[in-house]
Amino acid sequence: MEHNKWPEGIKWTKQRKDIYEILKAAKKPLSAHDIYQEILKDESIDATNFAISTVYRSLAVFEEKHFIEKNVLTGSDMAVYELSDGHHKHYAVCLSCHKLVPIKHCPFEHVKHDSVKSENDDFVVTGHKLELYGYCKECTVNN
Amino acid sequence: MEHNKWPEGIKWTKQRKDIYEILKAAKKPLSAHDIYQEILKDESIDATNFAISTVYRSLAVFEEKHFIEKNVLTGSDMAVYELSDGHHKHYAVCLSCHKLVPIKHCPFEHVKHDSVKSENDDFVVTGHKLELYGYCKECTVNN
DNA sequence: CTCTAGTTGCGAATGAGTTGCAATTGCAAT
DNA sequence: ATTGCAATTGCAACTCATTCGCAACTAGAG
Repeated sequence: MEHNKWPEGIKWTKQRKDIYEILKAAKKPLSAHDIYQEILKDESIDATNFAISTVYRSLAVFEEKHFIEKNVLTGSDMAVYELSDGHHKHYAVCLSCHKLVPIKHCPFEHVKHDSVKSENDDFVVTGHKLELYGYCKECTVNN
Repeated sequence: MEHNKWPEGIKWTKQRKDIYEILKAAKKPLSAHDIYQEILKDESIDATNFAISTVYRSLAVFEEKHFIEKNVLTGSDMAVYELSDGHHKHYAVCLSCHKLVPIKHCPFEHVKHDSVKSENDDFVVTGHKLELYGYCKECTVNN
C-alpha cells in the first residue's frame, strides 16, 4: 500500500496517490465512478472533500502520461481505466451479463505492427486494442 | 437509392429507411449527430419534424437486430455506427488528427475464435473488435 | 379499410464528464 | 526548515450526448 515508486513527471498529491493505488489494486478496469466509490468506502482515505472532478482530472493526467489506458467496452457507455503496466491486457466481454474474462495470450504478441504499416500507406502503429465478445459459461448455460 | 431490400424483422418506416440509406452510403462509421446532419442536408428528405431521438431509437433497433455495429473509438467519446455488411472492418485511428484509416486485412481472418474459447474457460466468442492506433502520414510528417 | 401494436416528435430529464474560480498544496529554490 | 508560486483541488454550475414519457401518428396484418 505504501513504499511504492510512482511514475515520474507529475506532482504526486495525496489524491493522485489514492487513485493510483486503487487502480493498482483493481483486478479489472474501473470507471471513474467505481474509483470514487472505492474512495468513499476505503477507511484509510479521508473522503471528506474528495471531489469526483479530481478523479476525472487525475485520470486525464495519468492517461496523458501513459500510466493508464482508457477504454469504452461493448455494452457500456462508461469509460474504464486500468494501469498500463507493460503487459497489456485484452478482455472478452459477455454480451449478456457484461462480465469481463481476461484473455491470457494476446494474439498479437508475435505480430509485428510494421506489417500493418506496410499494408496501409504510411500509418505508424503505436498500439492496438482488441476486444472479444460473446457469452460466458453461465450465460450460455442459462439460455 | 430505392429498390433496396431491407433486412427483415422490423417495421420499415420512412425515417428508418432514410437512416439506413445514409449508413449504407457512408464510407466510414457515423455518429448519431453525423446522421442527423445528413438528414438536414439531404434535399430528398423531408427533415421538418425529424427528431434526433428517432435517430437514436432507430440505431438502437438496428443494433439489436445486428444490422449495424456500434463502436466508441479512441480519442472520442461519441458512439459511431456502421452497417455490418458481412465483411467486417477495422480501423487505424490517428491519435493526432483522429482520421480513420481502414485496415485492409483483418489479422483475424484466419484465426479461429475457438482457439480463444479453449484457452479461456468456456467463453463462446461470437465476434471481436480490433482497433489500431498511432499516427497517420500527415501527422507524422508535421511533428 | 380497419384496427392496433409499434413508432414518432417533442420537450424535458438524465448522467457522464468538464470547467471557472478562489482556496490550497506540492515541491524546487532558497 | 521556510518561502513562493505554479499546479492542483473542491465545489457548484455547466455541457452535451443520449434517453424517456406521452399523446399523436402510421405500417402492415387481417
